[in-house]
Amino acid sequence: MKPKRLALSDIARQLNISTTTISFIMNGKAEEKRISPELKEKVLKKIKELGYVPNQLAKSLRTGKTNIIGLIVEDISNSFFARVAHMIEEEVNKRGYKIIYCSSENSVEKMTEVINMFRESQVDGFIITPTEGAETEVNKLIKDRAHLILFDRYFPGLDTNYVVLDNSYGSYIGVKHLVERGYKKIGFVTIDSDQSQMIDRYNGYAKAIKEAGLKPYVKRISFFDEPNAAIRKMETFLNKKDKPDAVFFATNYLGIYGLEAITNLQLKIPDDIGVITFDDHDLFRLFRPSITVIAQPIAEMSKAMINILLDEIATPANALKTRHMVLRPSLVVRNSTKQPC
Amino acid sequence: MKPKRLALSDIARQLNISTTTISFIMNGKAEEKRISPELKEKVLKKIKELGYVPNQLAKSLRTGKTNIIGLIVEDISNSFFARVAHMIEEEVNKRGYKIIYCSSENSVEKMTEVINMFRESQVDGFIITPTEGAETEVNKLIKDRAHLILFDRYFPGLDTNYVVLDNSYGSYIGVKHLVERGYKKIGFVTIDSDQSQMIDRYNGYAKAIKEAGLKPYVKRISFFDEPNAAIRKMETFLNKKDKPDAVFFATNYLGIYGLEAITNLQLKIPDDIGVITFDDHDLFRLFRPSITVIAQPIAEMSKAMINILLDEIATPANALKTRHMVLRPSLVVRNSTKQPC
DNA sequence: TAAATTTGCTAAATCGATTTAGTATACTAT
DNA sequence: ATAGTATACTAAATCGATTTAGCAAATTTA
Repeated sequence: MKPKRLALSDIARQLNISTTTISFIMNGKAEEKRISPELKEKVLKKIKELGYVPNQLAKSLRTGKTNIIGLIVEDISNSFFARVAHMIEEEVNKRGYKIIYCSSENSVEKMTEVINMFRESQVDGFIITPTEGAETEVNKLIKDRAHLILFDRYFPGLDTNYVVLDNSYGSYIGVKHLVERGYKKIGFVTIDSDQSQMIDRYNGYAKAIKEAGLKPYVKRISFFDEPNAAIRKMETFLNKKDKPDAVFFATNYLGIYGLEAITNLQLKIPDDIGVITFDDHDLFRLFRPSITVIAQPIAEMSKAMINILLDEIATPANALKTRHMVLRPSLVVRNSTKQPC
Repeated sequence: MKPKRLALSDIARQLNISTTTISFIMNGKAEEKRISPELKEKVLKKIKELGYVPNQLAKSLRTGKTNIIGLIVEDISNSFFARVAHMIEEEVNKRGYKIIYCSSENSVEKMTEVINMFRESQVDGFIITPTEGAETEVNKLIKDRAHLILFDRYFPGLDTNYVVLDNSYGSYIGVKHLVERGYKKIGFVTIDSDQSQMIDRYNGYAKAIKEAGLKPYVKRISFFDEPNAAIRKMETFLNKKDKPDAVFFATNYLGIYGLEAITNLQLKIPDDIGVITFDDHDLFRLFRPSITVIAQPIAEMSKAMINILLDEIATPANALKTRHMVLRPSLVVRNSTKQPC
């Protein structure tokens, strides 16, 4: 926008009135501030005629409110986060806020950088899927009384708002389902991470395995592995001497790589190998045989987050007690496990 | 952030110097402005000690630069747009910008709203996948000399920057491939839209069909149809009396619905029906048989967009001539068509 | 030794809105 | 006639940075 932008003062000058009056009118305070209906009409007409667009920066600087929520997800191109982002955006727009977002790529440095960028931008609140090691940064936000909510994972040691899944329950019912369908050597493919959600998913697996009196088969992949490397590792895991007869993938992208590995090895689902994965995805629904998944209630989670966060922004007193929400995933049974005996 | 935020003036007061000095130091102009190294050190130390975070709003208000790019995509949860968004974000971050985004959901009203929101936010530039009927809004942006680039589709009547795919070429090579593989009744499933990319995709199809002396079979679905309704319509199309023996889906989501329809009808790919779809996707790679696609060069497109846009922002004189880029997609042959005779 | 230049820093205007604390006029009540 | 109140508006401070123009002291030059 090159030509010097139209400001409130320009309109004021043209109409020979004060900016105060126009500001009152634009903010719907015409009645309250006893602006005559005629002047109001005149001003509104002029504004429309000139195509005046208020400067949100000046507004925000003065009022201290930006109506922007900073969203930090692990990776916007991951279908799970993309869908959550979409729901969040929808909810937030309805309530007059906008979203500024960044992907953390699971790197603390990137995360620190992004948080600082967001603080400088004076966002009204933060929605964060924290990376490992981000406690310090998140703690700084708490100390500065920023409004924030963690999502997907949280820090047990920090008193923050959060909305997460009952991850342990999720893998528990998944593995239990595999047990019921007669699998005996149930593998667990996860990423090498101490993030709360991954620990919980492992715990659910371990619990179900223990209850069934089975032996655990666990394979950890690095989040930073290239897809091909990850697929190779899974092929090895699924093809070694004492190999599993079923496998539970702890995330959607592990599931996707896993299907590729299984296809490469020409293993038949569900007879050679039973499969369940965390998170739903078009692929899992349409793959043949279709893949049984642990589905997260994305809409519900997103709404809950926004409710908690926006309520806290609107009523800062409510920030005194943090709110926690743990939602249950559901088992969507498809055809990737043997039929019940 | 409840407790009154630390401002430059607070630091100035504490050190008993002027804000000017601190501003110079923070902006790396210490040498240029001949600030003594000792004072510089003292200031930097204080800033670190107090954890001062500059207020970007005030900065932007004064300088007229926000370093924010407004991104409007059709739907962030669509894998194509999510991947583009991810690439754009990466490119833009490297160069000191951030992204504020919204999905248009293919609605002009939403789009108008979002554009206005972005203008109020004083974004430095716009990246837009325009909806049908958004010419007026885009034109307003041009008149106000906003920096913008259209993407995925464009308005032939408007002189704007754009980066798009050679869509016509894409469907042409796709359909030609089906012809070469011996299909005679090649269907085209598209959305009911006059957006440039959809028209071009249709044109490529029509050209290839004509060259091959075949009869066209076209089915248009509404963008606003619910998934199930869309799938029903496709089932009808693929199952009517004079039904196609191959089908080209004009977008990734049509392809996804299409696979569902084909599966429901228990048609065998590639013998009962040959399949090609626009856009790559995990599903198309892993579906069995794997699906041949027309793949867009996402990384290249994203980089091109950012280059053009940021260059124009940096050197507004370059805005005098708009830049257009048309990239060629590639045919990724998989197993969803009959083997060559 | 005086003039010119350099050094090291600052006062104050500015960006564009909101908001507080008025003011001037007209009307009403006593 | 006078005080009180309602009406219809506005002046100026403010948010927190950047930036222009300039000042006083120290140093160099002629």
